[in-house]
Amino acid sequence: MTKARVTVIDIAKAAGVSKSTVSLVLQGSSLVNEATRAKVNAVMRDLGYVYNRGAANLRQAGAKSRIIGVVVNDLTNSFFAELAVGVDMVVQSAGFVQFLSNTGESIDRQREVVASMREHGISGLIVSPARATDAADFKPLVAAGIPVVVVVRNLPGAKVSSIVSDNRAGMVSAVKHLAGLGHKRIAFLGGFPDTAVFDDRLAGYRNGLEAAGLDYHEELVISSAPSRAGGVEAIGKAIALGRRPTAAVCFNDAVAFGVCDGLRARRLEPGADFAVVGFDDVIEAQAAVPALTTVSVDPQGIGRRGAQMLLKQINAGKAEAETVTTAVRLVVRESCGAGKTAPAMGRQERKIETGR
Amino acid sequence: MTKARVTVIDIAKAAGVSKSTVSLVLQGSSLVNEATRAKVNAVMRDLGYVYNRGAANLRQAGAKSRIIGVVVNDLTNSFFAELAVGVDMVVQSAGFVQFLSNTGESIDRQREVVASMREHGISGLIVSPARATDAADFKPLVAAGIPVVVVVRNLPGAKVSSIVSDNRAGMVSAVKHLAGLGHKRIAFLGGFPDTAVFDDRLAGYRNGLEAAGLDYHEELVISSAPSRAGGVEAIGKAIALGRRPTAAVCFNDAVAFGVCDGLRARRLEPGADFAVVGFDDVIEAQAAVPALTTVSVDPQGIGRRGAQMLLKQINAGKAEAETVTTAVRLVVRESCGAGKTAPAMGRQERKIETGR
DNA sequence: ATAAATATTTGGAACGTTCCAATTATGTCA
DNA sequence: TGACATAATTGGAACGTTCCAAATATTTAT
Repeated sequence: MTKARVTVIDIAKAAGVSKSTVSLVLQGSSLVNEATRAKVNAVMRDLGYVYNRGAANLRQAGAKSRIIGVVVNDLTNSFFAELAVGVDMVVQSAGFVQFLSNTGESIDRQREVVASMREHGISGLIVSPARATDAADFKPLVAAGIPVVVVVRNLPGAKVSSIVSDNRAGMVSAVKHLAGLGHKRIAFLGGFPDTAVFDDRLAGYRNGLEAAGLDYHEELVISSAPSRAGGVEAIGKAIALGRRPTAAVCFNDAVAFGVCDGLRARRLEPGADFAVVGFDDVIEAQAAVPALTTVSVDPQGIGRRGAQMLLKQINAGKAEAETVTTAVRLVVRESCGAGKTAPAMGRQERKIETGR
Repeated sequence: MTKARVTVIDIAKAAGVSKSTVSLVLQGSSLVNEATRAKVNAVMRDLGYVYNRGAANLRQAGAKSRIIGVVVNDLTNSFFAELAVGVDMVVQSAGFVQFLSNTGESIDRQREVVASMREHGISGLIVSPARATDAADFKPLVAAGIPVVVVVRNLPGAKVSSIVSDNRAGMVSAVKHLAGLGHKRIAFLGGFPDTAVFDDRLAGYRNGLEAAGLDYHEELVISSAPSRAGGVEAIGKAIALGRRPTAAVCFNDAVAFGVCDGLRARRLEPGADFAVVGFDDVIEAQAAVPALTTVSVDPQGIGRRGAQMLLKQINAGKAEAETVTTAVRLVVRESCGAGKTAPAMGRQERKIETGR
């Protein structure tokens, strides 16, 4: 087990050139003679040289660490896992490396990991902020010239780029679809009212009602935790209503699954007795029974898009804050009562699952 | 937008001490006077100082980067996402940061990301190797004193620590359970025969048959890609057999889902007409219909365990290669025909899903 | 053959930190 | 008070790289 690190000086010595030349070779400079380059490369291979990015980075003083930080609030949720995969794809092929951390919705943890990433000299950050993140939290980063892209949830007031899905349009299409199926009383279930995403989706719900010529009834909006348990709770309240709804759009798929659970607990079959549509199209949505009608948002695409945006800013050297909202589409399956999927083989996989 | 970085020298100047003192404060040394420490800290806060780990790391020459690399072969698979979460948990609370990369089963990508991580000076690596990874691939790392822990898949011949689930025992219990249900012809479906994991699981299958007093029939072992599609293919072959099996243990959950698909395509209801059990207990397993009976391996636990192991080695400074196999347990649900779950509310969530 | 141009190589100095040995301040004991 | 121990501080040197200005080698044109 060799103890000493191999440095450019060792290489230089062994190849009979100066360290500067070795450095030039490292950077692929065209200044160096072809023969020298070959020899240096050979020696590097022989001695098992590994480049020390830390040292290089120190000298260059610029933000050329080639590390980009990714912070998500729940990696366990396949939505975010996919997002991370999307980011990794473009980041990797651009020769960057990704720092990935999970906050589990904890603001403190988020602060910690962001600080840590900063110490490590990330050249950019992609973050899906934890709930109730202060918009000012990322101020120091951008002030230091480190581009930040906020994804999935937007951060009103923060002067950073962001990329969110078109929550409003998604809800509009969901509501219109239900209305088209003949539903007159459509509830909006789940989600915490204090978030920007909630506001957007609720606005979409109202727009959708309007477009379908239906009235908005305040009692049909029932918020809850954006989780499966929250869904159970919300549908419970909805059913207890005097004039109960016959359909619901849900804040997200987790809520929708909970709503299905709650319906079954009351001997109602989702799809047949009550129409439910979700939002996100998480991976489980198509495999569930009944398969969930939901608004597909392509998290991997968001990840890719966000990463591209970030890289662009890194390369440009200046962080021009831009906001993009990505298209979204309703995928009709069974839970809204409209799907007529064949019982077997009919469902096709969106992507190949690789086992392990 | 301030251009210049704040360094310890700036702090020193502003606080009226020397850079050495500032450094001492940074390291929490007890040598420095309480008053001085307070002042320095105050100044650091005022000037918005951020520690430059790169520089520190350079000086210390040791592997104290506090970065640990994590490489998985399919982040999209919730199994690995959970694993990463487990790793992140312990790594984060130990004050480390995780580099996460996805190889998508590509050996080249794996080589690339590992090289890149090494350049960045990771202090340790946790890897779930891509298929057909050469055991020698990690030799240089351990030679350089960088501990490596291989998870999920083992790498025979590599002198690194590894942690895999008890594949054999898992299969034994699955087979015994099916035999206890009265099945006499139990197939083993899916998986590529050239992997160590396959061998282990197959061995468990044989042991299980033996323990149940059943004969082993070669034609009942049908390999295929370890994916949903592979499962469809395998069950097709199984059903075409002269004396067809009445139950199957599958290489993993993805295969099991495929087997269910294939059964339905032939108007057979999984659980009722044919018993199927999976392996892994991926997150979708309990939500599927029928809920999948499977062998639970707790990927998050493996992640945590692996991270602990790695940290131990990092701290010890020496990489004592150890191998641990983690316990596994059969969770009986509906797909084996034994489950009698109440139709509603009966299924309980293993964990709370947080929406977004 | 020589000047001018071009191609290639090269020693420092710097980046921001930590470590070491050495220095200065403070306290204690006789 | 002096001598000594102890507490606190400090100025370089080093880590492995890149950059710069300058030096040397090679061509080309005359």
